[in-house]
Amino acid sequence: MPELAEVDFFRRRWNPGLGDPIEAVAAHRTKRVFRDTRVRDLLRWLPGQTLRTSESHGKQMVFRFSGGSWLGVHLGMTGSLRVESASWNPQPHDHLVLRQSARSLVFRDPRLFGRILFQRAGVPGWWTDLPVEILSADFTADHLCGALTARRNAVIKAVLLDQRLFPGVGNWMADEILWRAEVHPARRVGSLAPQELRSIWKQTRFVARRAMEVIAPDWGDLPRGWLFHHRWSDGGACPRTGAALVRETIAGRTTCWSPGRQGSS
DNA sequence: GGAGATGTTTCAAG
DNA sequence: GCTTGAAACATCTC
Repeated sequence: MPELAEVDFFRRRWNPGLGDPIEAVAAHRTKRVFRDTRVRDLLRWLPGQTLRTSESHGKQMVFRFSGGSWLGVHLGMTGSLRVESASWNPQPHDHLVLRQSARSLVFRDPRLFGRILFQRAGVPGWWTDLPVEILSADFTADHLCGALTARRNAVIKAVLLDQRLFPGVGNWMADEILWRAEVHPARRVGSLAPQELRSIWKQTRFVARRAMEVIAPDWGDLPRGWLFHHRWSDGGACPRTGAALVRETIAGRTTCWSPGRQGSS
């Protein structure tokens, strides 16, 4: 489910817990979300530490604690974060619950594609080794074009889903960007004109910025004119041209585009 | 019951 | 070496 702005929305949901100590931790320790984690360390070291800060970077989140610990959360396809009462009885998919005196911070993930990371002290490699964020000043058109030269034979839709190049972009954002840039999703990167590359860069920034403004604070509704509202089911019409939208698998993912507007591959 | 799903990783094949 | 495609992960919804 979650892409850039949805991830940040879920990060903020644990905000009520900032400044309060963790009193206990409950984990479904055999679940796949802990495949890269020593659950024993997490259970041993987190209690007693105060939740200090949280940040998101693309689809990755990190929560930092007073004792120097780092908790990483990736939501995968179906992960979510929420707050429940202090006495919350974890449901079958609530794989990690951080208990505070006034509430429980809950991580849920039915499909288990998500991932929990934990490091007791010191900046973890998974948090330092991160690509340039889309909304940072360093994500310039030149930066993007430079990164794309190594991928000139790849299909643009696949490249937009590459988290090293477009951190936070997922399936709906990729389709939204290409629809706005008027580029067919199956185009090879090397076939794109400089102005098309620039348009993809510009629309990437636009979609990311607007999504962060609308979705991250309270899961608000994007404007009706966005492809987002029309791409999910068969029979949708392009909000700009009125033509029937096409849905097809490209780069292994369901892809929606507006024929005519987005040319051909 | 079957298909498909807003993700990532891995492996085989071209 | 690069790219693609499929499979795997596990569950829910349409």
